[in-house]
Amino acid sequence: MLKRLIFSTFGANNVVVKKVSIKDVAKKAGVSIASVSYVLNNRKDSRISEDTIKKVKNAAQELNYRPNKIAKSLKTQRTFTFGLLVADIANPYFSQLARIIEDAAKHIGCTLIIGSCDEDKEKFEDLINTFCDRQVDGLIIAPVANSANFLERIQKQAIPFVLIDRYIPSLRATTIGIDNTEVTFKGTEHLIKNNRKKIAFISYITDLQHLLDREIGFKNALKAHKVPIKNSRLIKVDKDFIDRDIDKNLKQLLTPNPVIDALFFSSNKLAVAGLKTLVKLGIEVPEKIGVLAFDEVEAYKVFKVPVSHIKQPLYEIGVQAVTQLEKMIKDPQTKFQKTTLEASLIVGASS
Amino acid sequence: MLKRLIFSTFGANNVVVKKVSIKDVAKKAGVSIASVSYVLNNRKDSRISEDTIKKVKNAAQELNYRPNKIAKSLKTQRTFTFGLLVADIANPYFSQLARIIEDAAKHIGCTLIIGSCDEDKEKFEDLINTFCDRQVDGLIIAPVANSANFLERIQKQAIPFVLIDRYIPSLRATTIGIDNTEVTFKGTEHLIKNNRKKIAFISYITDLQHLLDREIGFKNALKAHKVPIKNSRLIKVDKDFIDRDIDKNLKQLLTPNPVIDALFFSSNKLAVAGLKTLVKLGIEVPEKIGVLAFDEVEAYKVFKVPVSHIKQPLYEIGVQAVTQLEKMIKDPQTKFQKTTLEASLIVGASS
DNA sequence: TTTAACTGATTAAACGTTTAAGCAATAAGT
DNA sequence: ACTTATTGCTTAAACGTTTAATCAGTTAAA
Repeated sequence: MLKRLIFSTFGANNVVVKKVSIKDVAKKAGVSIASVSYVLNNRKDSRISEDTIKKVKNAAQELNYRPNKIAKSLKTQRTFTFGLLVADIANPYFSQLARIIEDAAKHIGCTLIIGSCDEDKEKFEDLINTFCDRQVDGLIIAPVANSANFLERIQKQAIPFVLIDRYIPSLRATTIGIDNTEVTFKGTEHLIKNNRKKIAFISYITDLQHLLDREIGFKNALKAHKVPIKNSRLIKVDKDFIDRDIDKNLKQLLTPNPVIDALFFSSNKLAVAGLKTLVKLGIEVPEKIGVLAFDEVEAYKVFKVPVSHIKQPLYEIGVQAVTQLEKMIKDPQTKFQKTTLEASLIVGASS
Repeated sequence: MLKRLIFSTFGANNVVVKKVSIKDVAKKAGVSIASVSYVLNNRKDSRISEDTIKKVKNAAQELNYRPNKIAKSLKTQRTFTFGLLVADIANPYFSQLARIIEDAAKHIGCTLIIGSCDEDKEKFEDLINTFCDRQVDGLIIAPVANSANFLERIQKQAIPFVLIDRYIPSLRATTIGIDNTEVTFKGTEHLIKNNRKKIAFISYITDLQHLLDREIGFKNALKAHKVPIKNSRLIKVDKDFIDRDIDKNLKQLLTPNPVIDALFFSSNKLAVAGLKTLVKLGIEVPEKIGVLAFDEVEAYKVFKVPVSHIKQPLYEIGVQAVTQLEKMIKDPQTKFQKTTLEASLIVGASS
């Protein structure tokens, strides 16, 4: 065992033991490194005596040997690492999802690398490249707008990935998500049935299809119920200035007297910004204005009345993502698959 | 839950293209692999002709060569990867911090692996072991209770780490955090000065020193202002049953008539649970009860009045963690250091 | 008794890099 | 003209694993 003395500032013991490798274990056990490898990976297909097994295990234990996964990965061409790419890990939607995916990945022996790209195409591509350079076994991606070409290149490099949250119409790829059009339709219908017909729909200026779908679902519901669609009630805000835009628009719609009777927020961040403004303006919910929001964040429960919202099946999305990715890795011939999960309308007291 | 499956005709990769390696580039450029390595790492210390440089760069470009970081890591013994270990990445406190750390790490060319341990010692040790097996260059850790011994072992293995959020009194280690005692003192004093003297302090049943410090700060402030300390106002909840315990205790303290005039929540999760209960019970804030909370989450802004809270300097914590870790990696002789950053009291309208 | 089969181990090549050392060829110094 | 430097490149050894191939014994079969 090689020991080297360093001037450690850590604690009392300044003798640092060089990392023990398979070679050290072999020497200690008095066998070849191959034998050590066979034993420690307990490969039933190889022939090793009970005696050797014992010697190796003892040596490994005594030396506190831990296999170097980097070396293992280089040889086996598997890193047991997934890359998770989201818009922003600080957004509760993604951090909750990340947690679920982390657990599901750990469950099958894999580790997660996480990256946030802020909906920026360049950061998006950079991060995916970084993940690939690190030889991740697969990727779980919430794709940004206009990433079809780039993702096609990744497909050609035979790196398996699954798309979550968003999808790309032009891309044949395994995708997991909800039916945004349908659930927004359902939500809108709920408002209409509660006799709210002057609904403002708050969304982003965006190219992301799943968000455009929500708008479509909203319009479809109005049409289906013969409620006229007014452009002045289709609010689109700049994602980089949510608070400012929401503030301005809500003030316009709600003061001095509301010209609408409901607000439908198409994302959690929009909703939180909107709720803040509603509190500030002192608008009575649900008396004056009904509120329906997307996703599920703790703020909805702290608002003066529990906020009605559309809840995505985060757990299923995360587990499906990992499961399907694993399948693609194990069998590269796996067919592409689009999985649509059911989102649910949670009716609080705000609508 | 599973709604509909659409199968595509073709699998992901019918033709598997082998990854291009440095060898391929060398062959294409008509030079040795050493030359390729020297060029691509543009090492000024080595001698290479302009001609070779051009040939190599062209070849690399044409083949779309990307160096295999796993192989590089094995050789250089550096992975440019940090492990971040938190209690729960889905907790906004940690996810915001993770985002900041991710960015700071990327800024110096490093990638993050994130793990959540749920305050569980076994998961904690497992995850750190996993990180070490993957040869991370360093760790950023929010340590769980009673992890001193384990962390000492890690120190002996010469894996640099910095502690965030929490600290371990018995451990000599680089630590970044706030002065919990002091800022809780300040917060309590703020309540007292606003003539609230019957304060309930909501905390966890815990061994975590930083949380115990908050309780100490609270008591110190009461003493300093000659307010009697009542045990019935020191509420300790089970972290696994926050909603249940908060509900029960607040009901007891607040109904039918409040026996207290303020609530001080010692964490964001406790506060959110508490706010929910306050809404449910219809308690008037700040008229009947003052509220002060720890940390900063969006829910505080959506409550009927903006919640006064103690804001930690997340950005500084994250940046310091990465900066100091980098220093420790570059120079293993770096002395350990305890950094205390300033938390601020944000006065809303709830207190 | 000879050969074949089996058993339990070892040797060595490979994974894709980096980098010290070596080797020609040319330039410079005396 | 002869040594010495310098330049530009290559060779080959490592990093810590896995694993195919091989080898020496032993046992079973002929």
